[in-house]
Amino acid sequence: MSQEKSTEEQIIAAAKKIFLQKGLAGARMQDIADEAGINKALLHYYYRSKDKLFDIVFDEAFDKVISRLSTIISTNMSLPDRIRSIVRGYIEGLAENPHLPLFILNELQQDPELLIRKFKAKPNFPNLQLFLMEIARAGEQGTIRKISPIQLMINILSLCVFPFAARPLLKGVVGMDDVQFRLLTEERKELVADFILKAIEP
Amino acid sequence: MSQEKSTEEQIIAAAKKIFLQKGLAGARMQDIADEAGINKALLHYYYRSKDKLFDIVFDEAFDKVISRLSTIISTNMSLPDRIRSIVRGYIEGLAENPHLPLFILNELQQDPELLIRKFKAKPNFPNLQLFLMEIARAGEQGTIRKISPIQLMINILSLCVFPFAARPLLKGVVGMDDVQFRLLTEERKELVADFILKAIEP
DNA sequence: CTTTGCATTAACCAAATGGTTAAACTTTAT
DNA sequence: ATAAAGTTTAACCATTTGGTTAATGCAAAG
Repeated sequence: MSQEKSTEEQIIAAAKKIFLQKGLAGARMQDIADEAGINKALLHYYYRSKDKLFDIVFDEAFDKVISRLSTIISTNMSLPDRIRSIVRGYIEGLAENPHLPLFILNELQQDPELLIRKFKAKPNFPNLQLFLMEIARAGEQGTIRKISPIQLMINILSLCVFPFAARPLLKGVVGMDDVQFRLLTEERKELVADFILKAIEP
Repeated sequence: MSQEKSTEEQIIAAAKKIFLQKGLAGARMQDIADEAGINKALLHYYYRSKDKLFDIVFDEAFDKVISRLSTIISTNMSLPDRIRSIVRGYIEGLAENPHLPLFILNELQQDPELLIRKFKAKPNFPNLQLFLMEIARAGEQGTIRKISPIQLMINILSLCVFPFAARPLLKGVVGMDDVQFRLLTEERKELVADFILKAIEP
Protein backbone atom coordinates (compact mmCIF):
# COMPACT_ATOMS: atom_id res chain seq x y z
CA MET A 1 0.00 0.00 0.00
CA SER A 2 1.41 3.39 -0.94
CA GLN A 3 1.29 5.94 1.88
CA GLU A 4 0.85 9.12 -0.15
CA LYS A 5 -2.54 10.31 1.12
CA SER A 6 -3.04 12.19 4.34
CA THR A 7 -4.40 10.27 7.30
CA GLU A 8 -7.78 11.96 6.99
CA GLU A 9 -8.07 10.98 3.35
CA GLN A 10 -6.94 7.44 4.10
CA ILE A 11 -9.66 7.18 6.72
CA ILE A 12 -12.37 8.44 4.40
CA ALA A 13 -11.26 6.08 1.66
CA ALA A 14 -11.26 3.14 4.05
CA ALA A 15 -14.60 4.15 5.57
CA LYS A 16 -16.12 4.38 2.12
CA LYS A 17 -14.96 0.92 1.24
CA ILE A 18 -16.13 -0.71 4.45
CA PHE A 19 -19.44 1.14 4.81
CA LEU A 20 -20.37 0.61 1.15
CA GLN A 21 -19.64 -3.06 1.52
CA LYS A 22 -21.13 -3.80 4.93
CA GLY A 23 -23.52 -0.96 5.64
CA LEU A 24 -23.71 1.10 8.82
CA ALA A 25 -24.86 -1.72 11.07
CA GLY A 26 -22.45 -4.29 9.66
CA ALA A 27 -19.33 -2.15 9.56
CA ARG A 28 -16.89 -2.20 12.47
CA MET A 29 -14.67 0.70 13.40
CA GLN A 30 -11.81 -1.78 13.71
CA ASP A 31 -12.42 -2.91 10.13
CA ILE A 32 -12.09 0.66 8.94
CA ALA A 33 -8.93 1.22 10.97
CA ASP A 34 -7.41 -2.00 9.61
CA GLU A 35 -8.35 -1.08 6.07
CA ALA A 36 -6.67 2.29 6.53
CA GLY A 37 -3.70 0.70 8.28
CA ILE A 38 -3.93 2.94 11.32
CA ASN A 39 -4.89 2.85 14.97
CA LYS A 40 -8.58 2.80 15.77
CA ALA A 41 -8.29 5.85 18.04
CA LEU A 42 -7.38 7.99 15.04
CA LEU A 43 -10.83 7.50 13.62
CA HIS A 44 -12.26 9.22 16.66
CA TYR A 45 -9.46 11.78 16.76
CA TYR A 46 -10.37 12.98 13.28
CA TYR A 47 -14.08 12.19 13.02
CA ARG A 48 -15.45 11.88 16.57
CA SER A 49 -17.89 9.00 16.16
CA LYS A 50 -18.99 6.21 13.88
CA ASP A 51 -22.15 8.10 13.04
CA LYS A 52 -20.28 11.27 12.09
CA LEU A 53 -17.97 9.27 9.85
CA PHE A 54 -20.89 7.47 8.30
CA ASP A 55 -22.70 10.72 7.58
CA ILE A 56 -19.74 11.99 5.60
CA VAL A 57 -19.52 8.78 3.58
CA PHE A 58 -23.25 8.69 2.93
CA ASP A 59 -23.46 12.32 1.90
CA GLU A 60 -20.59 11.91 -0.51
CA ALA A 61 -22.12 8.77 -1.97
CA PHE A 62 -25.51 10.34 -2.34
CA ASP A 63 -24.07 13.43 -3.98
CA LYS A 64 -22.18 11.30 -6.45
CA VAL A 65 -25.41 9.60 -7.43
CA ILE A 66 -27.56 12.67 -7.90
CA SER A 67 -25.00 15.14 -9.17
CA ARG A 68 -24.31 13.03 -12.22
CA LEU A 69 -27.98 12.58 -12.84
CA SER A 70 -28.56 16.27 -12.32
CA THR A 71 -25.98 17.45 -14.85
CA ILE A 72 -27.05 15.02 -17.54
CA ILE A 73 -30.71 15.83 -17.04
CA SER A 74 -30.21 19.54 -17.57
CA THR A 75 -28.50 19.47 -20.96
CA ASN A 76 -30.19 20.86 -24.07
CA MET A 77 -31.08 17.89 -26.22
CA SER A 78 -34.14 16.30 -27.70
CA LEU A 79 -35.93 14.01 -25.28
CA PRO A 80 -34.74 10.81 -26.96
CA ASP A 81 -31.14 12.00 -27.00
CA ARG A 82 -31.52 13.09 -23.42
CA ILE A 83 -32.80 9.72 -22.35
CA ARG A 84 -29.96 8.04 -24.18
CA SER A 85 -27.50 10.29 -22.39
CA ILE A 86 -29.03 9.65 -19.03
CA VAL A 87 -28.95 5.90 -19.46
CA ARG A 88 -25.42 5.86 -20.78
CA GLY A 89 -24.08 8.22 -18.17
CA TYR A 90 -25.85 6.58 -15.31
CA ILE A 91 -24.80 3.05 -16.13
CA GLU A 92 -21.27 4.28 -16.66
CA GLY A 93 -21.25 6.03 -13.31
CA LEU A 94 -22.59 3.03 -11.45
CA ALA A 95 -20.11 0.72 -13.16
CA GLU A 96 -17.40 2.69 -11.38
CA ASN A 97 -19.18 2.32 -8.02
CA PRO A 98 -21.24 -0.83 -8.24
CA HIS A 99 -21.93 -0.91 -4.51
CA LEU A 100 -23.56 2.49 -4.46
CA PRO A 101 -27.18 1.54 -5.25
CA LEU A 102 -27.64 -1.15 -2.66
CA PHE A 103 -25.81 0.92 -0.08
CA ILE A 104 -27.96 3.99 -0.55
CA LEU A 105 -31.26 2.15 -0.86
CA ASN A 106 -30.53 0.12 2.21
CA GLU A 107 -29.36 2.90 4.48
CA LEU A 108 -32.28 4.99 3.34
CA GLN A 109 -34.65 2.29 4.45
CA GLN A 110 -32.90 1.96 7.81
CA ASP A 111 -33.15 5.70 8.36
CA PRO A 112 -35.31 7.84 6.07
CA GLU A 113 -34.12 10.89 8.02
CA LEU A 114 -30.96 10.75 5.93
CA LEU A 115 -32.95 12.04 2.98
CA ILE A 116 -34.80 14.75 4.83
CA ARG A 117 -31.57 16.25 6.08
CA LYS A 118 -30.24 16.03 2.55
CA PHE A 119 -33.10 17.94 1.01
CA LYS A 120 -33.03 20.68 3.57
CA ALA A 121 -29.56 21.55 2.32
CA LYS A 122 -30.05 21.24 -1.43
CA PRO A 123 -33.17 22.62 -3.08
CA ASN A 124 -35.61 19.95 -4.03
CA PHE A 125 -34.09 18.73 -7.26
CA PRO A 126 -35.34 21.44 -9.62
CA ASN A 127 -34.13 19.89 -12.88
CA LEU A 128 -36.04 16.71 -12.14
CA GLN A 129 -39.31 18.65 -12.20
CA LEU A 130 -38.37 20.13 -15.57
CA PHE A 131 -37.56 16.71 -16.93
CA LEU A 132 -40.90 15.33 -15.78
CA MET A 133 -42.72 18.26 -17.35
CA GLU A 134 -40.92 17.72 -20.61
CA ILE A 135 -42.03 14.10 -20.68
CA ALA A 136 -45.60 15.22 -20.14
CA ARG A 137 -45.30 17.80 -22.91
CA ALA A 138 -43.77 15.30 -25.34
CA GLY A 139 -46.69 13.03 -24.58
CA GLU A 140 -49.18 15.77 -25.40
CA GLN A 141 -47.39 16.66 -28.62
CA GLY A 142 -47.22 13.06 -29.73
CA THR A 143 -43.44 13.01 -29.84
CA ILE A 144 -43.62 10.00 -27.56
CA ARG A 145 -46.41 7.81 -26.28
CA LYS A 146 -48.45 9.15 -23.44
CA ILE A 147 -47.09 7.78 -20.18
CA SER A 148 -47.11 8.99 -16.61
CA PRO A 149 -43.84 10.94 -16.29
CA ILE A 150 -43.09 9.51 -12.89
CA GLN A 151 -43.67 5.99 -14.13
CA LEU A 152 -41.33 6.56 -17.05
CA MET A 153 -38.71 7.99 -14.76
CA ILE A 154 -39.02 4.99 -12.48
CA ASN A 155 -38.66 2.70 -15.49
CA ILE A 156 -35.50 4.44 -16.62
CA LEU A 157 -34.04 4.29 -13.14
CA SER A 158 -35.04 0.66 -12.66
CA LEU A 159 -33.37 -0.47 -15.85
CA CYS A 160 -30.17 1.40 -15.07
CA VAL A 161 -29.82 0.70 -11.38
CA PHE A 162 -31.29 -2.70 -10.65
CA PRO A 163 -28.65 -4.89 -12.28
CA PHE A 164 -26.02 -3.45 -9.98
CA ALA A 165 -28.13 -4.13 -6.92
CA ALA A 166 -28.82 -7.64 -8.17
CA ARG A 167 -25.24 -8.44 -8.98
CA PRO A 168 -24.80 -11.18 -6.38
CA LEU A 169 -28.02 -12.76 -7.58
CA LEU A 170 -26.84 -12.81 -11.18
CA LYS A 171 -23.56 -14.28 -10.04
CA GLY A 172 -25.32 -17.04 -8.15
CA VAL A 173 -28.25 -17.88 -10.40
CA VAL A 174 -26.78 -17.70 -13.88
CA GLY A 175 -23.16 -18.08 -12.78
CA MET A 176 -22.10 -14.71 -14.11
CA ASP A 177 -18.47 -13.86 -13.35
CA ASP A 178 -16.98 -10.37 -13.15
CA VAL A 179 -15.95 -10.28 -16.80
CA GLN A 180 -19.36 -11.32 -18.04
CA PHE A 181 -20.97 -8.76 -15.78
CA ARG A 182 -18.72 -6.05 -17.17
CA LEU A 183 -19.73 -7.03 -20.72
CA LEU A 184 -23.39 -7.18 -19.82
CA THR A 185 -23.17 -3.73 -18.30
CA GLU A 186 -21.38 -2.36 -21.33
CA GLU A 187 -24.02 -3.79 -23.65
CA ARG A 188 -26.78 -2.30 -21.50
CA LYS A 189 -25.62 1.27 -22.14
CA GLU A 190 -27.19 1.08 -25.60
CA LEU A 191 -29.59 -1.81 -25.14
CA VAL A 192 -31.51 -0.14 -22.32
CA ALA A 193 -31.75 3.15 -24.22
CA ASP A 194 -33.04 1.31 -27.30
CA PHE A 195 -35.47 -0.61 -25.14
CA ILE A 196 -36.91 2.51 -23.54
CA LEU A 197 -37.10 4.55 -26.73
CA LYS A 198 -38.85 1.73 -28.56
CA ALA A 199 -41.28 1.38 -25.70
CA ILE A 200 -42.28 5.04 -25.73
CA GLU A 201 -42.27 5.44 -29.51
CA PRO A 202 -45.68 6.87 -30.53
CA MET B 1 -51.97 -8.87 20.30
CA SER B 2 -53.90 -12.09 19.95
CA GLN B 3 -52.10 -15.05 21.43
CA GLU B 4 -53.41 -17.78 19.17
CA LYS B 5 -50.21 -18.96 17.50
CA SER B 6 -47.73 -21.32 19.11
CA THR B 7 -44.59 -19.82 20.54
CA GLU B 8 -42.50 -21.19 17.71
CA GLU B 9 -44.73 -19.55 15.14
CA GLN B 10 -44.77 -16.29 17.05
CA ILE B 11 -41.00 -16.30 17.05
CA ILE B 12 -40.74 -16.93 13.33
CA ALA B 13 -43.27 -14.20 12.60
CA ALA B 14 -41.40 -11.75 14.79
CA ALA B 15 -38.03 -12.76 13.36
CA LYS B 16 -39.34 -12.27 9.86
CA LYS B 17 -40.54 -8.80 10.64
CA ILE B 18 -37.35 -7.69 12.37
CA PHE B 19 -34.87 -9.33 10.00
CA LEU B 20 -36.69 -8.09 6.91
CA GLN B 21 -36.71 -4.61 8.32
CA LYS B 22 -33.21 -4.37 9.79
CA GLY B 23 -31.21 -7.11 8.14
CA LEU B 24 -29.02 -9.69 9.85
CA ALA B 25 -26.43 -7.23 11.13
CA GLY B 26 -28.95 -4.64 12.28
CA ALA B 27 -31.41 -6.97 13.98
CA ARG B 28 -31.14 -7.61 17.72
CA MET B 29 -32.29 -10.79 19.39
CA GLN B 30 -33.92 -8.60 22.03
CA ASP B 31 -35.91 -6.81 19.30
CA ILE B 32 -37.23 -10.12 18.07
CA ALA B 33 -38.12 -11.26 21.57
CA ASP B 34 -39.92 -7.99 22.27
CA GLU B 35 -41.77 -8.18 18.97
CA ALA B 36 -42.90 -11.70 19.87
CA GLY B 37 -43.67 -10.66 23.42
CA ILE B 38 -41.57 -13.40 24.98
CA ASN B 39 -38.35 -13.89 26.86
CA LYS B 40 -35.14 -13.74 24.86
CA ALA B 41 -34.02 -17.13 26.12
CA LEU B 42 -36.91 -18.75 24.29
CA LEU B 43 -35.38 -17.75 20.99
CA HIS B 44 -32.37 -19.89 21.82
CA TYR B 45 -34.47 -22.60 23.37
CA TYR B 46 -36.32 -23.11 20.09
CA TYR B 47 -33.81 -22.03 17.47
CA ARG B 48 -30.38 -22.23 19.06
CA SER B 49 -28.68 -19.17 17.59
CA LYS B 50 -29.27 -15.93 15.73
CA ASP B 51 -27.72 -17.42 12.60
CA LYS B 52 -29.96 -20.48 12.67
CA LEU B 53 -33.03 -18.31 13.09
CA PHE B 54 -31.86 -16.05 10.30
CA ASP B 55 -31.30 -18.98 7.96
CA ILE B 56 -34.89 -20.08 8.41
CA VAL B 57 -36.21 -16.61 7.72
CA PHE B 58 -33.98 -16.12 4.71
CA ASP B 59 -34.81 -19.49 3.19
CA GLU B 60 -38.51 -18.87 3.56
CA ALA B 61 -38.21 -15.40 2.05
CA PHE B 62 -36.14 -16.64 -0.85
CA ASP B 63 -38.53 -19.49 -1.54
CA LYS B 64 -41.45 -17.10 -1.59
CA VAL B 65 -39.68 -15.01 -4.19
CA ILE B 66 -38.68 -17.77 -6.56
CA SER B 67 -41.58 -20.18 -6.12
CA ARG B 68 -44.04 -17.60 -7.40
CA LEU B 69 -41.76 -16.78 -10.30
CA SER B 70 -41.28 -20.46 -10.99
CA THR B 71 -44.97 -21.34 -11.21
CA ILE B 72 -45.88 -18.40 -13.40
CA ILE B 73 -42.97 -19.01 -15.71
CA SER B 74 -43.94 -22.59 -16.42
CA THR B 75 -47.50 -22.04 -17.63
CA ASN B 76 -48.51 -22.73 -21.20
CA MET B 77 -49.15 -19.39 -22.83
CA SER B 78 -47.83 -17.32 -25.67
CA LEU B 79 -44.72 -15.38 -24.82
CA PRO B 80 -46.53 -12.02 -24.58
CA ASP B 81 -49.23 -13.45 -22.34
CA ARG B 82 -46.57 -15.14 -20.28
CA ILE B 83 -44.65 -11.91 -19.82
CA ARG B 84 -47.85 -10.16 -18.83
CA SER B 85 -48.55 -12.87 -16.28
CA ILE B 86 -45.07 -12.72 -14.85
CA VAL B 87 -45.17 -8.98 -14.44
CA ARG B 88 -48.61 -8.95 -12.92
CA GLY B 89 -47.95 -11.83 -10.57
CA TYR B 90 -44.57 -10.60 -9.51
CA ILE B 91 -45.63 -7.07 -8.72
CA GLU B 92 -48.62 -8.43 -6.86
CA GLY B 93 -46.45 -10.76 -4.82
CA LEU B 94 -43.99 -8.04 -3.91
CA ALA B 95 -46.77 -5.67 -2.97
CA GLU B 96 -47.63 -8.11 -0.20
CA ASN B 97 -44.02 -8.21 0.98
CA PRO B 98 -42.45 -4.94 -0.03
CA HIS B 99 -39.36 -5.45 2.13
CA LEU B 100 -38.41 -8.69 0.42
CA PRO B 101 -36.30 -7.36 -2.46
CA LEU B 102 -33.98 -5.14 -0.48
CA PHE B 103 -33.66 -7.78 2.21
CA ILE B 104 -32.65 -10.54 -0.16
CA LEU B 105 -30.38 -8.45 -2.32
CA ASN B 106 -28.64 -7.05 0.68
CA GLU B 107 -28.12 -10.28 2.58
CA LEU B 108 -26.94 -11.90 -0.61
CA GLN B 109 -24.28 -9.30 -0.98
CA GLN B 110 -23.20 -9.70 2.63
CA ASP B 111 -22.90 -13.44 2.17
CA PRO B 112 -23.10 -14.97 -1.32
CA GLU B 113 -22.81 -18.40 0.31
CA LEU B 114 -26.53 -18.13 1.08
CA LEU B 115 -27.21 -18.73 -2.61
CA ILE B 116 -24.79 -21.58 -3.05
CA ARG B 117 -26.37 -23.50 -0.20
CA LYS B 118 -29.75 -22.75 -1.73
CA PHE B 119 -28.88 -24.15 -5.13
CA LYS B 120 -27.35 -27.30 -3.76
CA ALA B 121 -30.78 -28.21 -2.41
CA LYS B 122 -32.99 -27.20 -5.31
CA PRO B 123 -31.98 -28.04 -8.88
CA ASN B 124 -30.68 -25.07 -10.78
CA PHE B 125 -33.92 -23.41 -11.77
CA PRO B 126 -34.88 -25.52 -14.79
CA ASN B 127 -37.89 -23.49 -15.92
CA LEU B 128 -35.77 -20.38 -16.16
CA GLN B 129 -33.61 -22.04 -18.80
CA LEU B 130 -36.70 -22.94 -20.79
CA PHE B 131 -38.00 -19.41 -20.57
CA LEU B 132 -34.70 -18.01 -21.82
CA MET B 133 -34.69 -20.46 -24.72
CA GLU B 134 -38.20 -19.47 -25.66
CA ILE B 135 -37.17 -15.84 -25.83
CA ALA B 136 -34.30 -16.79 -28.12
CA ARG B 137 -36.64 -18.85 -30.31
CA ALA B 138 -39.23 -16.07 -30.51
CA GLY B 139 -36.43 -13.76 -31.58
CA GLU B 140 -35.41 -16.13 -34.40
CA GLN B 141 -39.00 -16.55 -35.56
CA GLY B 142 -39.60 -12.82 -35.57
CA THR B 143 -42.42 -13.03 -33.02
CA ILE B 144 -40.48 -10.47 -31.01
CA ARG B 145 -37.44 -8.35 -31.64
CA LYS B 146 -34.11 -10.02 -31.29
CA ILE B 147 -32.73 -9.38 -27.83
CA SER B 148 -30.34 -11.20 -25.56
CA PRO B 149 -32.61 -13.39 -23.42
CA ILE B 150 -30.71 -12.66 -20.26
CA GLN B 151 -30.89 -8.94 -20.90
CA LEU B 152 -34.63 -9.14 -21.42
CA MET B 153 -35.03 -11.16 -18.27
CA ILE B 154 -33.02 -8.58 -16.35
CA ASN B 155 -35.19 -5.83 -17.80
CA ILE B 156 -38.37 -7.57 -16.72
CA LEU B 157 -37.01 -8.15 -13.24
CA SER B 158 -35.69 -4.62 -12.96
CA LEU B 159 -39.01 -3.04 -13.82
CA CYS B 160 -40.91 -5.26 -11.40
CA VAL B 161 -38.57 -5.24 -8.44
CA PHE B 162 -36.75 -1.94 -8.34
CA PRO B 163 -39.63 0.32 -7.27
CA PHE B 164 -40.03 -1.72 -4.10
CA ALA B 165 -36.36 -1.44 -3.29
CA ALA B 166 -36.47 2.28 -4.02
CA ARG B 167 -39.54 2.96 -1.95
CA PRO B 168 -37.86 5.15 0.67
CA LEU B 169 -36.26 7.14 -2.14
CA LEU B 170 -39.60 7.76 -3.81
CA LYS B 171 -41.06 8.77 -0.50
CA GLY B 172 -38.27 11.24 0.11
CA VAL B 173 -37.67 12.68 -3.34
CA VAL B 174 -41.14 13.02 -4.79
CA GLY B 175 -42.95 12.92 -1.46
CA MET B 176 -44.88 9.79 -2.26
CA ASP B 177 -47.00 8.55 0.63
CA ASP B 178 -48.23 4.99 1.19
CA VAL B 179 -51.49 5.46 -0.69
CA GLN B 180 -49.85 6.96 -3.73
CA PHE B 181 -47.29 4.19 -3.71
CA ARG B 182 -50.04 1.60 -3.63
CA LEU B 183 -51.72 3.25 -6.62
CA LEU B 184 -48.45 3.52 -8.49
CA THR B 185 -47.82 -0.15 -7.89
CA GLU B 186 -51.28 -1.08 -9.03
CA GLU B 187 -50.87 0.91 -12.23
CA ARG B 188 -47.54 -0.71 -12.89
CA LYS B 189 -49.06 -4.18 -13.19
CA GLU B 190 -50.31 -3.27 -16.67
CA LEU B 191 -48.06 -0.34 -17.48
CA VAL B 192 -44.86 -2.35 -17.13
CA ALA B 193 -46.22 -5.21 -19.21
CA ASP B 194 -47.28 -2.78 -21.95
CA PHE B 195 -43.91 -1.10 -21.76
CA ILE B 196 -42.00 -4.34 -22.19
CA LEU B 197 -44.21 -5.75 -24.91
CA LYS B 198 -44.03 -2.54 -26.91
CA ALA B 199 -40.25 -2.52 -26.51
CA ILE B 200 -39.81 -6.03 -27.89
CA GLU B 201 -42.47 -5.76 -30.63
CA PRO B 202 -40.83 -6.74 -33.93
C1' DC C 1 -52.23 -35.25 44.99
C1' DT C 2 -47.85 -35.76 43.20
C1' DT C 3 -44.55 -36.58 39.93
C1' DT C 4 -42.60 -35.82 35.52
C1' DG C 5 -41.31 -33.31 31.58
C1' DC C 6 -41.71 -29.37 28.95
C1' DA C 7 -42.08 -24.16 28.77
C1' DT C 8 -40.72 -19.78 30.52
C1' DT C 9 -38.21 -16.38 32.96
C1' DA C 10 -34.72 -13.45 35.51
C1' DA C 11 -30.21 -13.25 36.28
C1' DC C 12 -25.94 -13.89 34.62
C1' DC C 13 -21.66 -14.38 31.48
C1' DA C 14 -18.12 -13.63 28.03
C1' DA C 15 -17.04 -11.57 23.88
C1' DA C 16 -17.49 -7.76 20.87
C1' DT C 17 -17.71 -3.02 20.11
C1' DG C 18 -17.76 2.13 20.17
C1' DG C 19 -15.30 5.22 22.51
C1' DT C 20 -11.54 7.41 25.83
C1' DT C 21 -7.08 8.40 27.86
C1' DA C 22 -2.47 9.02 28.96
C1' DA C 23 1.79 8.44 27.31
C1' DA C 24 5.10 8.34 23.36
C1' DC C 25 6.47 10.03 19.11
C1' DT C 26 6.95 13.57 15.30
C1' DT C 27 6.90 17.90 13.38
C1' DT C 28 7.09 22.81 13.66
C1' DA C 29 8.27 27.09 15.64
C1' DT C 30 11.35 29.78 18.42
C1' DA D 1 18.68 22.83 20.85
C1' DT D 2 14.36 23.16 22.98
C1' DA D 3 9.70 24.03 23.70
C1' DA D 4 5.18 23.66 21.90
C1' DA D 5 1.77 21.71 19.18
C1' DG D 6 -0.05 18.16 16.68
C1' DT D 7 -0.18 13.03 15.68
C1' DT D 8 -0.22 8.20 16.81
C1' DT D 9 -0.52 4.30 19.75
C1' DA D 10 -1.43 0.70 23.41
C1' DA D 11 -4.15 -0.02 27.08
C1' DC D 12 -8.31 0.65 29.06
C1' DC D 13 -13.49 1.47 29.92
C1' DA D 14 -18.53 1.06 29.64
C1' DT D 15 -22.14 -0.68 27.12
C1' DT D 16 -24.24 -3.73 24.09
C1' DT D 17 -25.16 -8.16 22.58
C1' DG D 18 -25.50 -13.16 21.62
C1' DG D 19 -25.85 -16.81 24.44
C1' DT D 20 -26.32 -19.74 28.97
C1' DT D 21 -28.18 -21.34 33.32
C1' DA D 22 -30.58 -22.36 37.28
C1' DA D 23 -34.77 -21.79 39.19
C1' DT D 24 -39.91 -21.36 38.57
C1' DG D 25 -44.35 -22.29 36.44
C1' DC D 26 -47.42 -25.42 34.56
C1' DA D 27 -49.85 -28.96 32.25
C1' DA D 28 -50.54 -33.86 31.62
C1' DA D 29 -49.64 -38.61 33.31
C1' DG D 30 -49.42 -41.67 37.22
